[in-house]
Amino acid sequence: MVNQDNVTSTLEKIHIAAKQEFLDKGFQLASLRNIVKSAGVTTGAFYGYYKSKEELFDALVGEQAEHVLSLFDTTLGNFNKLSGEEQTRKMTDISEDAMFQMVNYMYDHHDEFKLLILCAEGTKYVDFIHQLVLRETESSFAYIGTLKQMGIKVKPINKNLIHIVSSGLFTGVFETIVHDMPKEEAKEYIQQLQQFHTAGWEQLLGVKFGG
Amino acid sequence: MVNQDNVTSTLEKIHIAAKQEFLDKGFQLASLRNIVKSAGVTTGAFYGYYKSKEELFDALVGEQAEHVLSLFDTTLGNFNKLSGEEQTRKMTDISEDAMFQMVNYMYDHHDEFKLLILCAEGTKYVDFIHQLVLRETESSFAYIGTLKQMGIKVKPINKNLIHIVSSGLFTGVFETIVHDMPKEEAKEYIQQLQQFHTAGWEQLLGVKFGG
Amino acid sequence: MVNQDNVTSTLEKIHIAAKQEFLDKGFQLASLRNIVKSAGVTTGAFYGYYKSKEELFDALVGEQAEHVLSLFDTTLGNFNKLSGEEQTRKMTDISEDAMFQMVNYMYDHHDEFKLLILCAEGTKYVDFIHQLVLRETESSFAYIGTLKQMGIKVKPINKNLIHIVSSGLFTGVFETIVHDMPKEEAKEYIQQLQQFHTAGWEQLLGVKFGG
Amino acid sequence: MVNQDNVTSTLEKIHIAAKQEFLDKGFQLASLRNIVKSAGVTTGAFYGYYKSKEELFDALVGEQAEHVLSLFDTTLGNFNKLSGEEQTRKMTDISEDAMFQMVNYMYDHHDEFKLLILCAEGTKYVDFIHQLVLRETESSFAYIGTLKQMGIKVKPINKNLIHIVSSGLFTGVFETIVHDMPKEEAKEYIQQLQQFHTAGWEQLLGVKFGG
DNA sequence: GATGAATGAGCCTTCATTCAT
DNA sequence: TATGAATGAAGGCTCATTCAT
Repeated sequence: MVNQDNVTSTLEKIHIAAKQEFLDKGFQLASLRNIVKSAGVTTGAFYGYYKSKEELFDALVGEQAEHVLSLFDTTLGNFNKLSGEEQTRKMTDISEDAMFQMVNYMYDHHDEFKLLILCAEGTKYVDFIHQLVLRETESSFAYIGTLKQMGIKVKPINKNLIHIVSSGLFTGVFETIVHDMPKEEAKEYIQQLQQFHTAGWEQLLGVKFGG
Repeated sequence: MVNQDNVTSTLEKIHIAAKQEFLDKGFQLASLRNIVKSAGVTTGAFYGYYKSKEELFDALVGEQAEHVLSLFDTTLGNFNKLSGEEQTRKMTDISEDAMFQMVNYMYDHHDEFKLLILCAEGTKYVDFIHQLVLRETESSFAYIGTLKQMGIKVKPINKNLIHIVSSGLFTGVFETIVHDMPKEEAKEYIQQLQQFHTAGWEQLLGVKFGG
Repeated sequence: MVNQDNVTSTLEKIHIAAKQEFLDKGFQLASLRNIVKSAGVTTGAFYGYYKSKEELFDALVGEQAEHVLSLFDTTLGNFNKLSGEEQTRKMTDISEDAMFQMVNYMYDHHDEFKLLILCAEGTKYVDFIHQLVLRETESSFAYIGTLKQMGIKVKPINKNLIHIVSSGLFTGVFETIVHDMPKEEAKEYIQQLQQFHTAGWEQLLGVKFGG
Repeated sequence: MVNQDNVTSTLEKIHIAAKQEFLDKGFQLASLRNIVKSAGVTTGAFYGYYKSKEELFDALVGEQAEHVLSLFDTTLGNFNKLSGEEQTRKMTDISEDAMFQMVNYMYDHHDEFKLLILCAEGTKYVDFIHQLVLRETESSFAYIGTLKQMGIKVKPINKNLIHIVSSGLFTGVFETIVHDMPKEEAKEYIQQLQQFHTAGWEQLLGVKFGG
């Protein structure tokens, strides 16, 4: 039978109700009983689909988290394959492009990212932002090493500082989701945030990018 | 009776045990029964001092949160009293000084700030960082207005962007606490982070500070 | 269609999986869902064959339980048809023969008897051993009456004692199954256990059998 | 305040209700909710006394199980300290005395032993009887070794057979509890059961005890 | 025969808080 | 101040069984 408009499957009903409950109370305080009640479904029905509350949360956000993480992995992987010269030349473009892709994807899965960023305490996704930060930190650190090898004079910089700055970047980016900023607005701001960061890095490293 | 070395008051014992439990499990998952048990105290005794688990958390971190918030309020209040010229001239110094004071205070109350930043889900302090960000945002926004009134050409900038950037700044600053960075290291990094931000702002606004 | 080697019928799959689950967890803790899952079959399919978990257990062990019980009924029935003299003369042989048959049968259905003896809590078979004991008790009691009627001087003996002794006998016999003793070893031990019991009875009754 | 007749403490009420529930349904099927409901008490109250259903069962029977096991340990320990001659001379008396003590104790804690023997599936006490059997088996085996060392000709006997016979003995003894046999009757039967076993052993070993 | 989603009562346990002493 | 037994709602989860397809 075709799934018509007036038909909502048990699983869909669970997903809708769960999303709401998790957004309202966060993972830990969300009540499975509430979820199934809102969904108009029984507990038994729920456990036919998922083994636990955690698995349900996972089903709601896992794919999206994975997507973004691997988007960064891919981008950074490709970046690392470039020569030092190419890296320096394309750096801004590449990083803006990756961020652009992420933001588009994020806004196509707005609720899921709100869950990831605000409601994941108690799940394995608590440190989602931190995982992005780690990737960014590693990559930036490596790039600075490359600059040095290329003979470019760079002020010494510590991994901890990169970490701190990267945390700031990503937290800032995700503010657009947290505060329900409209997509186009968000994209503009994030681009500006990146310019902001580029300027910051130039100042910190004492170099000029993209020139 | 004087509180001697080998004597620990009921309240102190509760505080010590509570701090540990909150740090370990976060506010929501912390168990009051565990706390009083670790403290070697009874639930009844506890409720002689506090009306609820939330009030206990409040007692542990409220003063510190308040202190930092009002530190910013005072700083910003004083800043707003200055003339536009003075603001521009002293801005960097004032903001670095405020941050310096905050970091010093934070490291004197390291555990409390860890509680505020990492363990406050479920309390009114969840948005502690956000409250700082709001203050910073308002102040920065006002300052830009002042610049314009002074006839200084400033690229148009939106409050939302300021918010995003400020979120990044404070999250970055508190990373030092989250990752147990030693105090002196932290101060150095935060100073660099501020330079980073100053450069970013100059780029965003198209002006040069402190020159 | 002929049931070929590479085909296992739904029912067989259920039986195999059920046997394992019951042996592992006992009847009460066994999970029907686990059974059908291990069997690669659905609950619906299961309920096409059996009305309940209990009925399934029954299907696994019922025939075997029945077989042993009727083996004893037949043996005892035949024994009771004999004259007192014949009873006394053949008693040892008959009882050893019955036990011999039972042990052979038991070892041909080893798992089933393990289920009956160790995993039947919660089913009507909990008292399987007890039912054997009751038969043995009744029969022994009748035989002693016969001896008296034959004018043989027998120390007075109470049905309760017979019950106690018989319980010991059967529990001992089934230890061979419980502890996975190899068949031939078991037969030897059970024979010795019977000699042990014969000696015990002679002492208790003050008579000498088979002499 | 003195605990008067019309006053029953929460703990007592729990114990009484629990005993009944465990006897009715066995440990696994016993429902804690039923227990506290029968006791007229709340679940919370229960968990103030015990950490789990298992701990409750333990509280009801643990001491009694321990008592009987250590009674046997003590008896066997003392027996092993005797010379071979003394062992042979006193064996019957000692073993009858230990059994006598056990039976007395058992009947002073009738319900508890019923729990231990019939209702302990799912607890660490499932193998209570088996533990007694192991002790008896070890001791008997050692004694037979002693006999050989003393130069007494003993038919070879295997530990497995001793185990089987001992299982029979203890199961028989506990039948008195299982079937609510009156105490004095039980003592008499058990004494006869022991004579029965003595005769059995003499036959099996080809020796004469106590002569 | 077989499917497998759904039922809904039931499980053991933990929680913050109260209150008579 | 302090005790600590008691509350009772709520938690996540499992169960044997049913039934429309």
